[in-house]
Amino acid sequence: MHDHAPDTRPATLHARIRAEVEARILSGELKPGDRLPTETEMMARYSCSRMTVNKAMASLAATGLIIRNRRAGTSVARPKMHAGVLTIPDIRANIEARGARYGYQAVLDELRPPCCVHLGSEGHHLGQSRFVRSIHHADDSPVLIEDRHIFLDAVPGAAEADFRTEPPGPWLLGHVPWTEAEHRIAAIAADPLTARCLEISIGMPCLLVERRTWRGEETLTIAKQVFRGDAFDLTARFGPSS
Amino acid sequence: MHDHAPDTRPATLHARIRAEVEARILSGELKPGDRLPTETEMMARYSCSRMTVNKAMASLAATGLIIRNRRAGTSVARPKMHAGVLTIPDIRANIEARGARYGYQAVLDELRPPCCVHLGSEGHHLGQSRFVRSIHHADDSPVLIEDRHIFLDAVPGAAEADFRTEPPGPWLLGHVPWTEAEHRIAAIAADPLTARCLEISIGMPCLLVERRTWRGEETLTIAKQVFRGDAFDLTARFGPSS
DNA sequence: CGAGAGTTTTCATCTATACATTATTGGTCG
DNA sequence: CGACCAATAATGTATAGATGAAAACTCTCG
Repeated sequence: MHDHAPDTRPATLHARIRAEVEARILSGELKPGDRLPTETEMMARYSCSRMTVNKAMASLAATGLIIRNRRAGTSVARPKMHAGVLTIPDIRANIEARGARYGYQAVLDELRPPCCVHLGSEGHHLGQSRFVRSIHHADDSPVLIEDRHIFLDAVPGAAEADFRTEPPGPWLLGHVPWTEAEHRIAAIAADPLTARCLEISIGMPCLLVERRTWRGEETLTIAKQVFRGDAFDLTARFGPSS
Repeated sequence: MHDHAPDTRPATLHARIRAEVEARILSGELKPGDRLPTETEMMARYSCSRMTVNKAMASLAATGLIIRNRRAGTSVARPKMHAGVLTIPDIRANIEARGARYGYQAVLDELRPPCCVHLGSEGHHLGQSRFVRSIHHADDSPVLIEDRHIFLDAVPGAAEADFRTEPPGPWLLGHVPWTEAEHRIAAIAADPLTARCLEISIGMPCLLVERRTWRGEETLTIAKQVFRGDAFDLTARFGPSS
């Protein structure tokens, strides 16, 4: 795979323009706040139509690299926040990627009556839910304990799903589209119950991931996952988001 | 905030089309795998040109909501992975958002000779770096200890920066554009040094964030941040990325 | 000299069209 | 009956032109 001519790879014109401008920004040649040429100028520069330039610039603007204003021209955005694409892979894939055998066991599966949670100032009503507590193993040693609520109003199909062999996470991913999710990641000490399930001593550090998923206004599921701190970590890779 | 007329807000046509299709997918009306109308059909449906439809659909495809294939048509993507935009806010902002007073103190600032790290199979050379160890406080109680290497080859301006009052993180954000970053998040037990710095007991759970940032092939900085587990957590919000 | 109105520049969007690309489909021929 | 090939239908890319909107500039008038 020896790339003989590694220059300007993207086949399409707007992708090439985009890549070139992006490179000039990321290399530091164009600093934050700098104004870059008008569409008409670039149109001459690349000898193409304005629509093509526009497509490239719109794409850069969509990723937040540049700021476009009518009349005021286009300028390089100042790097604001550390933001990017985080991918949280499946636990199963993660375990198997490390060469271990994945095991899953549901230890509790019951219906929970409707309840209210208090989020900040306003109470939020949540309907009847199916509650599944499961333990995930890597090579017979427990790695993760997961408490999951699935709200049956929002996900009616979940009432019939069989979670004895298939974890609810993947099932939900495959069956239910979601629009928003929120994660809270924290380090906690293992409480007695957790310690017993994960076969560690009380007080050992664990990684807590609380995940809440919505579709529109409706809460689909809430999951609390507690990982053995010494057996798991999350990695997030950031890039200029394609 | 009673939205009186909540219909199709986006002003521009392609944004309206996009929003409409997106809504139909997210509401569950269109399920994963379903095929949606061809561009020509939608062009008649919205009585606009195909380019406009194309723009809307291309945008949806870019966010991964739909899959487009030539000849085979467009279909709703099956929700693959939990991926989205993660925002890691500034520590300072985070602390001040909770009403606490932010404090910063550099406890070590020295030059480190070039070194090699071993990443997987290949060794990677890293040039001379400036090493800054700092402690961040919330209301006079230490919350975070940060070990940061800044590689002077890649960031020459860092040699003269004054990190006694300004933390290196924000300084870097404001001065250096980056192209890629990788984070590793884990729960660890406080070692003796960490425990002493954070004024907690040895073994208490802490949240570890290792962050490595590149520009192109060049490593800009490596940061190891250890947060008091009981005083800090990360939150990530996911959405259909605009 | 200053404020406001008008003009110009520049980006934003939409339309219509043309051609390229590619996977499916179906037909033909061995 | 199966393998290959051509027609076809869908998306992908690019062009040119028209229209609109908003901000900055300029000019005039008080």
